[in-house]
Amino acid sequence: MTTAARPYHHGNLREALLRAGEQALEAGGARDLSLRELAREVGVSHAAPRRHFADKRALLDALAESGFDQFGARLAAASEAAGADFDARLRGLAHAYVAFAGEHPALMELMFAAKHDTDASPRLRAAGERAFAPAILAVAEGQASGAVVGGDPERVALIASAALQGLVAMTRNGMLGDTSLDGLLDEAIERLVLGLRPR
Amino acid sequence: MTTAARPYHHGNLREALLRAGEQALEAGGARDLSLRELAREVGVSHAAPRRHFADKRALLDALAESGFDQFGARLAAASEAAGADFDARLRGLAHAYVAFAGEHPALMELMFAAKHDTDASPRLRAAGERAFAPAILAVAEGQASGAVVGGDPERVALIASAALQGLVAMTRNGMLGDTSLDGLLDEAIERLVLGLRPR
DNA sequence: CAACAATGCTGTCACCGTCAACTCCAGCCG
DNA sequence: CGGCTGGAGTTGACGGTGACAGCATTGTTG
Repeated sequence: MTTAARPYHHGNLREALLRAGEQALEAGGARDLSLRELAREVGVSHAAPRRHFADKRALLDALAESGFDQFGARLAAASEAAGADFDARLRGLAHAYVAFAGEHPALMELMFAAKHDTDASPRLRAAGERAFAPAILAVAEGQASGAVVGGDPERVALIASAALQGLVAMTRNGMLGDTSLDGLLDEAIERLVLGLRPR
Repeated sequence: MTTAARPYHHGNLREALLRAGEQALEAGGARDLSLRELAREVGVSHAAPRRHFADKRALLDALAESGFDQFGARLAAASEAAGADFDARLRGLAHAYVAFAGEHPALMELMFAAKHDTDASPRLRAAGERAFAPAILAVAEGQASGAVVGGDPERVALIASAALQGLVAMTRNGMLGDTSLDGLLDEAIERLVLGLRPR
């Protein structure tokens, strides 16, 4: 924080920028995140970030990627903590999902709105797929134990995740009004469980 | 298109800007929509839009509102065309939902990512609620005929919509990879139908 | 016909992202 | 031990943007 006769070379600007970026994200959304302000906060000239991130989008992509990592870790922990029963595990995953979204709304928006247009940087996409691995695993195990309808586990998990993601999006954009997300979540989970059960 | 000795007063700049805005949205996303460029396209000075939209966000909000209107009309038409059977109606609504999203991805993103921070302009919120009215109505009728589980129709419709919205978001951000949305949609609808059926 | 409000225009400001050219420093090779 | 090289940070500039203030023009209304 205080200038300790800052050495000419910052040390690891990249990490510092990412951390500052996360903070700025929480504070003001991705829309008005400014590279120059980040540089200012870190105590470095306005063009320094360019050595580490070719582009503003490169910085945002890195943030999103790190977000997916944290997100995936949370999902994995929740899945593990929930035990072996499929319904309990689904509930745990769902709650972890929306909890994370509630804690880091702007990050989540960045992660999922990141329309990398056409190219869709493979790094970021891989991070996204990695994050959802616990959910896919849970579905696969649920299928093995006969608690879940068959089919490609990835597709089934994707459908379930999409339902939650939509709920989160609606929350964020105020479409819910005064409705509490918690109650809605429980109801959604119930519908989900019923929908996923084999007939 | 051609300058017909444009009169000093444009006529209805507001509408023209909105139309140009829609086009720009489709062409490049909301992120790099520029008021100045819109003004240029419409053939007006860079500060003229300010008379009709106090803010850039005001313009975007107006676009989102108009988007909700179109969206709602599509939903209503689909619901009506699908007849009285609830499952058919749900299917019709869902297909109309993702079809619209496919046609106007950037608009859809604007509509649902529009984080009007805290204030959440009431006009826009009302437009959103209006758009979802056909879905709520369908649920209510489904409940009346015993095809749908009970409870607040708005909540039930919200859950169903959220599932679709999530699917759309995932499509948009490339998380699906090569998976086709159509197949996934049918599967999602089936899960949805099962989840909504009364036990 | 005169005043007036609405609408558009010009000019300016601060800020931003990107780029090019320069400087500083650490570590390696001789 | 000294010079070289190349990565990391700096300064300065350019074009573009959103916002604002003040002026010009118009259509309307009394």
